[in-house]
Amino acid sequence: MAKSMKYWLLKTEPTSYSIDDLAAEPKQSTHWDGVRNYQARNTLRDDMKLGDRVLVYHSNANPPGVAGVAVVTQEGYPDFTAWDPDNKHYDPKSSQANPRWFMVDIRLELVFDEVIGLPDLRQCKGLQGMELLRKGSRLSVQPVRKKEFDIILKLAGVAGK
DNA sequence: GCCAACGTTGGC
DNA sequence: GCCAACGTTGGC
Repeated sequence: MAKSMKYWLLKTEPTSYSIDDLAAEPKQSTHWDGVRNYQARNTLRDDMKLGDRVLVYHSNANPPGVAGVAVVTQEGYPDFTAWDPDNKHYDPKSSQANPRWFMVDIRLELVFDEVIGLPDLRQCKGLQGMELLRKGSRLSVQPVRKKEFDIILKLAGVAGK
């Protein structure tokens, strides 16, 4: 598995769900619901595999940046919050027979001592090709290169392992 | 299929 | 709160 392990970045607004909320979950695990973008949906449904590592990114935050690391514990399955009329992300066009939106489960692996802020990421030479840093990039589920993942761990002072 | 209008994201 | 960039919708 290690050979094919992939790396991802998931965005969340900490005012609605932060890495501390994830840390407070039973088993420090959650289902990553609410993604309503087709490209991100495809990644959740098709590409994220058991054991893949995930950077948890705080958007619309002060500062915005990478807050920690999680691991995929359940591969893509229908996002049932889309079926709940009371849910903020309800989508009447998604049905159990024909689910439109998907999610994965993740478990917290590591909370960084400090968020690695956007300016620090931008300054870092090895990260200049990152999807996150592309002008106008808004993807909330996106791939990360191993090289980029390793650099960010190093920035967080948790390199090695 | 085009594209204008509208809604959302997310940094600042 | 502003606004640039992007995605979606719907009329035609």
